[in-house]
Amino acid sequence: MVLKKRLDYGFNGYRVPVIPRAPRSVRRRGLHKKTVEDSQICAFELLAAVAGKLLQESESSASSNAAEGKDQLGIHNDSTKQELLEEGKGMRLECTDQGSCVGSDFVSELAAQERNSKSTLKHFPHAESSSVLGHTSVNTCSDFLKKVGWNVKSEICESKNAVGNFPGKVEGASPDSGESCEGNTESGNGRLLEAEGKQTVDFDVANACSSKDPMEICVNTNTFINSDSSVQLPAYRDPVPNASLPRHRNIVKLCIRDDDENSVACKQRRTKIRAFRPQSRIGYRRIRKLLTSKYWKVAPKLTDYEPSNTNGGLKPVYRHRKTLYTRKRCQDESSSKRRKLCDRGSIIAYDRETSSESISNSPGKGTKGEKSGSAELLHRATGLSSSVKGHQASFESRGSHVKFSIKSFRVPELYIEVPETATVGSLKRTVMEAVTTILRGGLHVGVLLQGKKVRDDHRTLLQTGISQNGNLDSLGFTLESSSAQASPPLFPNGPSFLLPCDAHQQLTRSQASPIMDSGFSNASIDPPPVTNLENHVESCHELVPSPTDNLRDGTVPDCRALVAIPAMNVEALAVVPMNQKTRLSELGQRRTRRPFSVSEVEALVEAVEKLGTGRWRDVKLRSFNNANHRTYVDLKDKWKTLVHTASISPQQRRGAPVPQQLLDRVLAVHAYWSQHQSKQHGGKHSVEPLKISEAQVESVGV
DNA sequence: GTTAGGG
DNA sequence: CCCTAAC
Repeated sequence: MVLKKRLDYGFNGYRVPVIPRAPRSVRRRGLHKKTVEDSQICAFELLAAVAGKLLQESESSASSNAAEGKDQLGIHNDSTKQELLEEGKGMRLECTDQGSCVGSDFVSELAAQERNSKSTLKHFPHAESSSVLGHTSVNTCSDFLKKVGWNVKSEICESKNAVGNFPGKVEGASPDSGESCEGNTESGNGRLLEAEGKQTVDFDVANACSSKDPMEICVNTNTFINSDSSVQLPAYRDPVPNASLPRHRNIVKLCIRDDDENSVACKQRRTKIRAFRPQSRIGYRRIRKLLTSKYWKVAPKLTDYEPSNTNGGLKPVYRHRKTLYTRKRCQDESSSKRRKLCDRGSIIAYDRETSSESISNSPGKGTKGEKSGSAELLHRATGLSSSVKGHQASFESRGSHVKFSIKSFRVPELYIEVPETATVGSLKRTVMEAVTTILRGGLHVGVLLQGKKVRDDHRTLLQTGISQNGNLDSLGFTLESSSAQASPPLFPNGPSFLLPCDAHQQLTRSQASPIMDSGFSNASIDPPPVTNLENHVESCHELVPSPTDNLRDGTVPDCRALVAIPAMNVEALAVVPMNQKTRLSELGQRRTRRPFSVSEVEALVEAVEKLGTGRWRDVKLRSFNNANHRTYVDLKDKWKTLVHTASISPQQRRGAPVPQQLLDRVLAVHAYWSQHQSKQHGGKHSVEPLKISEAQVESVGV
């Protein structure tokens, strides 16, 4: 049983991750990369830890020996506690050092689940924010929830176990509280048992973690188990790992998912994940290696996480001001390289609080300013009682704060295939691997405003306009998995494992016939009329029944073979509906392909003849002003391809043939402007329009 | 927001 | 087409 993540990636995806193009990216990426990796690891570890717990739980229940499992996981209550106690300092530092914040975010997402919260509340109705760090988790949770006004209703898939009391499987997590936010693992077991019948087993772990600070999203390792988030992974047969498990007809499919929809940030932050590393580390490693790609990088830079407070307050290190991320995967086209995941989580900003100062006064404008600003935000958001940290108080009074409540983050469901003859141990490993695989990529949180991605992490909310009430509605968050790729070795056919969003296809592990082709060719993906483009894209997510749903319903396709799981249902994740545009843009849907017609090419050539290259905007305005789907970048790209096309032999050309005559013009124009450096001429018309004759072309040389 | 290029 | 670095 091999787990694999679906990649967005197309065939091209296999390029070597590491090497970016030299010049441009060197600086940034280099930095990034490292950071990312760390983050990834963190996230991964967290996941692994969770998975491990789950597994253990299930196992332990089976064996009726819970304790053992814990030990294996390496999670000790004591240690955990200690960490918690030390959180004040430790947390931040850790985050900073490791850059694990990302992971945390992820966790938090998981953690926050409505269902869980509910249960949490139940137990800790009166939690106080001021509570000692040690038990914070619980208290905080409830408190936070209350404040936020989330729905705390918790649903647990398996109602039986879960809701009533949480056994607190994750004892390590919240030792003091005695009850942890976490959901019970037991349910998982039950499910497992049931699984046979259904073939799907759901492990629900409910974790409720809360954090006062909305902004902060650190993950509490302890809480990990949470589950609202369901992790979905396509299960692939594991070529390597379990030799002992041959393919069997009878395979038990396990689905690990979290149903909870709401997640609360965890106040307590993180425990060290490392300690918890799953047993499956080896396998995990292998996978990880395979999966690693440059795309894995975690979005946030360490710098982002820079501690706002040096003093080591409780403040979270969380710097992504804008967001929370979860990730999802979705595929667009077979050819697409993109790794963005379709999954998104959305956060809603529910309230805005203004302090004495007006928003406009918010502290940060420059980089530094910004930081401070963010710090404030965090601070407030954190809500950790300011009382606790005196130094922070100063911040509090000043700025406006925007509260964000994250309604739901869901972890994709995880599906794994296990032969009935598989041992519990193998099951555990499998689950662990799956989880690990998923998590290890780390998560990226993207912020969308008005459907547009807000990429500048250094801008303040104020600057970005997110703080404006009017904009809250249009604010969205996306989660992207940094691990998008599959390992070539496992899947020689690489692309084959990708599946279209709406296709539920089964793959058999060995053959990996290129499903992509069929899948991508899927009509639904094809370009709709221009006007409907967006809708069309949307269809991918909305119209198509989400795999998840199907799975739940039992309508799921047979998962025995290699199972490819479609993208998660985005809708479910989004708390606040974003308008279609927003969603589309944010989802990162690839635009439908619209080959240039001959007439368009002609228009382009003509425009370039007149304007020269390097003035794509003008070209656009001049000849494609009415073609909304053709951006100047598109025109530039098209020109690029035209030049290339014209340079190769007709036999090598692909796609709709372009009249040779036009290609000749392209070549001539290109040669001409290459020499004349259109840009240098300045004004649009300063340069003589190209009038090249063949002779000229020759002289210019191509 | 544009350009220019790599992917 | 996408994504980004640089402007």
